[in-house]
Amino acid sequence: MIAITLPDGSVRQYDHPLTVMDVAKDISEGLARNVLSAQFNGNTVESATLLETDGQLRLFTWNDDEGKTAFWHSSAHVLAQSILACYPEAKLTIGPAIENGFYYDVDFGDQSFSEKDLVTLEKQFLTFAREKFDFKMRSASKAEALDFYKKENNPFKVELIENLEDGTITFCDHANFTDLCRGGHIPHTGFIKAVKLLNVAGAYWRGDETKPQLTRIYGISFPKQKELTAYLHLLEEAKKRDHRKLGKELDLFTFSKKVGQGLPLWLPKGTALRERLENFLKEAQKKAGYEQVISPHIGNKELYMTSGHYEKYGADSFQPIQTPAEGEEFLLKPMNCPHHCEIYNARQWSYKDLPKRYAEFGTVYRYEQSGELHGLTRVRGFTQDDAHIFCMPSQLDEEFKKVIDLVLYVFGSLGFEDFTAQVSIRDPKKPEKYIGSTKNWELAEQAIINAAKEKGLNYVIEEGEAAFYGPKLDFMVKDALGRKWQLGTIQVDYNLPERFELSYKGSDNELHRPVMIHRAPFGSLERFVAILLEHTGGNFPLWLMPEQVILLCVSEKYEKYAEKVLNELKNNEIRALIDNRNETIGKKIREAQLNKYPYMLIVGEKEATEDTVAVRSRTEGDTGSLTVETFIEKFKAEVEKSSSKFEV
RNA sequence: GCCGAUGUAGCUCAGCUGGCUAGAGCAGCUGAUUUGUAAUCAGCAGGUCGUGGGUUCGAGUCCCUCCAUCGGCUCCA
Repeated sequence: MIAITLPDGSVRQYDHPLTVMDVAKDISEGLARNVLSAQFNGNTVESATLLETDGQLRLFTWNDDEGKTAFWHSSAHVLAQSILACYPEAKLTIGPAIENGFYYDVDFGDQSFSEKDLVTLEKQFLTFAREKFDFKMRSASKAEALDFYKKENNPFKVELIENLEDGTITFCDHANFTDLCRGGHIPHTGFIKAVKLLNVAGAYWRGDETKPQLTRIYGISFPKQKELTAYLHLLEEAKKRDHRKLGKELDLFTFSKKVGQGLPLWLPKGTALRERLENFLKEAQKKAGYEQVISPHIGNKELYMTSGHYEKYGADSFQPIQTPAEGEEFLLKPMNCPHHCEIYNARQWSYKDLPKRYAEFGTVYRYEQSGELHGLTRVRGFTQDDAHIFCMPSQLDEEFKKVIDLVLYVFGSLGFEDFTAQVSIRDPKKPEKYIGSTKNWELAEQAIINAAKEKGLNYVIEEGEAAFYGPKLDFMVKDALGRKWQLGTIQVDYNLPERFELSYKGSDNELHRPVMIHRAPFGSLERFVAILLEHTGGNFPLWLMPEQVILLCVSEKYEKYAEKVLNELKNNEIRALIDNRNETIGKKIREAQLNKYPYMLIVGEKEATEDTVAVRSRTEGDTGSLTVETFIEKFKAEVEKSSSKFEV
């Protein structure tokens, strides 16, 4: 007798060994049709695996991440099969399932492979998939495996196998295709009803720049055509929301070849938006006890030698600039912290003065490889909403909570509701990797975890992810399309206070070392605006809109009245403008709509005589007429609602 | 930096296998129209076809250089 325990705790008894699929069928035919992969006693198994002992069985369908992984992993096999069918000379390397789909890295040798060739591959893929080939695992000895790939003249697979232990090596066969594989497949290829090979890219063997570059083919597959269509639609939506496209359409920012790549130029509307964000944060920070400081855009090389940044990043940075006469060397500021340390050092401090919280919208310059630049999210010059808190170790707990409050307030005011946090702590096995005393680390890690817990954050703890100088807390937000972005970060630092010999006089009349917290709720203004653009599709919260209201004159005759209304709006701190061009009202509405003005106020004969405005909201269309006064009241109430107030 | 792709008017794009003064829509300018909830009409102007070189009787179109942009570059059998 064997007993199979299911995740709900129920146990099924069988008097003979049977396959995973048999158990699924025994549970229900429907489940058997949908089961993609399984785990038995925590190990990944195939649907054809024979169960011979008691154990825990988990069955996965498309609704489970494990099911999707098996689906895409299996798809990678079919892709590899298709590649070999079309390009017999190609050498396969690895092809894993990824978060959205799968890829396969291939060495095409002297042959070139471009996006145009994907169509052929895709057709071949579907032909194979429809054959419903079973995936069959088998073991092989190391010698056999090496022999197989040496005959195939595939040095990549040989390298992989050489790193594997004899006895653990398995292959997966389907049709006449064989691949080195550790397992985890769907029952047969027929489950794959739809596939899209998305793009081709270069990727280094094992991600190492010094190793040969391979061709990576990305794809995604689904059990239903409809799901593929929906996914492609999502990609289209993402394209429409691309911040680079919106930034251009909404006149927010631009780039110039002459200024240099990766150096954004902020246009007036973008600048207004950015300033609004800065002021918003400045105000909240002021309430939270921060003090604004300003530091220059360059700093003496000595400064970065002291901070250690020169040693670590010097070679990969913009190279020093020199003074003409003295030959002194200055670096473009790559981060603000060293400057802030020197600001702290400008005088002596008592424990009674701490914490000191220095904030600066500090523009920094970092050399990024040309191929890594991307719109506003990866640039060479950007402004951090930086601040450094210098405090006593005993104050960490309190300070951390305060920073979290601030970050949550920022997210809330900007419409990011879905986010998680990651606490990065030491790798307990490698204490030598970190600087600072064990006692302080424990204190800091505990402070972060406590704060996260107390603030009700949805967080995960990652061991070994901490920086060498301190533990940290990162926030990940999910945008309107379900994409994840890393935003705000809070880091504890024991290193810089040491290097800059920061101190304060304690109640014991001794000098002590303060702890430093780096934090940036936005990360950088550039990146944040990019994410906000993609999240909102350019429809920013009302309070943030560079222009909130546009007055549309039915004809030029009503310009005077429009100006009167404009004045009243401005007196009430509503950002508005007039469109009094000699165009039809239909056209003006269309353009205002495309430019995403939240409110259009149409003024003509009727409004001018009655002292009203015809209100058209971008989202709701024509909402009827209101007196100017009522509109202003309603508008203000809405702005109020869209920006929660920060409570200390 | 590397692999691949792209680069035509301010914007979005057409221009097949090289062949007359390089096209369109939108935007711009001028004029007519004075307009009621997503594009009024007409005319005009606008491009050394990313850059530099080459092949050719002839290049936006083919080849090379450089520049910029886009998709990627440790989610490891």
